[in-house]
Amino acid sequence: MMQQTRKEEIIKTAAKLFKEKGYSAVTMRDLATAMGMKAASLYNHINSKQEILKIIIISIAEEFTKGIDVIYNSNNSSLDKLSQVIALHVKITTNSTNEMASLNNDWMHLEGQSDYYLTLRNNYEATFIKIINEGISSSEIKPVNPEIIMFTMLSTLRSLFLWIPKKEDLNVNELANNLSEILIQGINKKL
Amino acid sequence: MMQQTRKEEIIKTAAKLFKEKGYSAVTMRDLATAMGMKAASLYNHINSKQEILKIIIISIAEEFTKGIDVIYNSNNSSLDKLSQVIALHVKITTNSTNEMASLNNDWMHLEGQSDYYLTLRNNYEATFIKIINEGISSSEIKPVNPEIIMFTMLSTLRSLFLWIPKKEDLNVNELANNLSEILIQGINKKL
DNA sequence: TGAGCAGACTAACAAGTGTTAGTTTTTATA
DNA sequence: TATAAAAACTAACACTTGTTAGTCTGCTCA
Repeated sequence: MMQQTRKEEIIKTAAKLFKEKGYSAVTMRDLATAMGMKAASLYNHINSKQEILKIIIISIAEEFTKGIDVIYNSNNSSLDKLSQVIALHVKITTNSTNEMASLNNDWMHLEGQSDYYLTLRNNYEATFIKIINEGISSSEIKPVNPEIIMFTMLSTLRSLFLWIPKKEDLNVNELANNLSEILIQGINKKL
Repeated sequence: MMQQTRKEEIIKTAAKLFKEKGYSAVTMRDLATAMGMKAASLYNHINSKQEILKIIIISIAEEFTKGIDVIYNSNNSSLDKLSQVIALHVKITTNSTNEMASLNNDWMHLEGQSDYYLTLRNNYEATFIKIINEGISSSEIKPVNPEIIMFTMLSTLRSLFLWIPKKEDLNVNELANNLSEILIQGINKKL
């Protein structure tokens, strides 16, 4: 229905502004101006500034948790699972670049719900570590500290939102493949 | 002199608060409370909230620019230079964890000086890319898109501030070595 | 046509913002 | 111990914040 569409438009615009300046620095008047209306009018569609942030962050966080569970439960090798995790990040970030910025930078401003967010994130990281540990057990992955492996990969994947919008002619599959190559095989040519 | 010390204390405390909530969400009254004083008293030591942010960010950004220039101009192989860049990030982040958070998250709130910051950052990245390109030319580094290589490495290195404080018994050299191993050699055991 | 309603508006609020002015307290030294 | 500088304080400012109340406009459809 129409109301949903307008509300979604506000949320999309808010995500864009949040990406540029962060949740705290964006005022309801900024958001209203970007929408071509007055601040009070926003409240015909949304309940509060907090609600906007909550919708942006929680929906994406849940998408990640569901996605990694499917990957973890598949019958692929551990390295293939890691490649799929990389592809998952590339896909979600491509579709929701601005929202990813809020997820990364503004989750601590979720007033009542940062606990729920942190639960989702902890579950996600626990599954990620399980994939790595299984890969070490099966001798696919070098026996390096698995936390450092996860940190390296997640840092890159969580920063994609900064980088993807700069590449106008982005081939999503090619980017995912390049990242898999670099993160998994390294950059050393080893002549 | 005494004034300098007190000012530095305020800036250190501010960096800690900025890391937790971001520049915009930290009020001068928050900072004063953390310092055990009233907000107005802060102004005996600093000129403005902006000045605090500027001091935090610009000094570190200059440290990075100088550091990478020394590395670039040394007589090492390209892969060794990259390892030294990794070590540079680990060292600065270990010494200035909270300040690194501001550098990464709040540079866009530098009101008159974000241009200068961006110049420093662009210079830094240009030198980084030069190291990678020279490594590709000399067949040390795989001929992958150098921008993606830099993005992967810098994402990890710029996220160190999130990770280092969680490791209480951190061995700085060991961390730098592990990161070099993973980022340069990859994680594939290749049996 | 006219009733209803979604969605814009104006006006205003209470609380919170960075900062200044002026005053008092603390500290160090001669 | 008297003095002056450093550094804290109280009080207040002008402005911005998220949000509410009440009103007006224009579209939909019975």
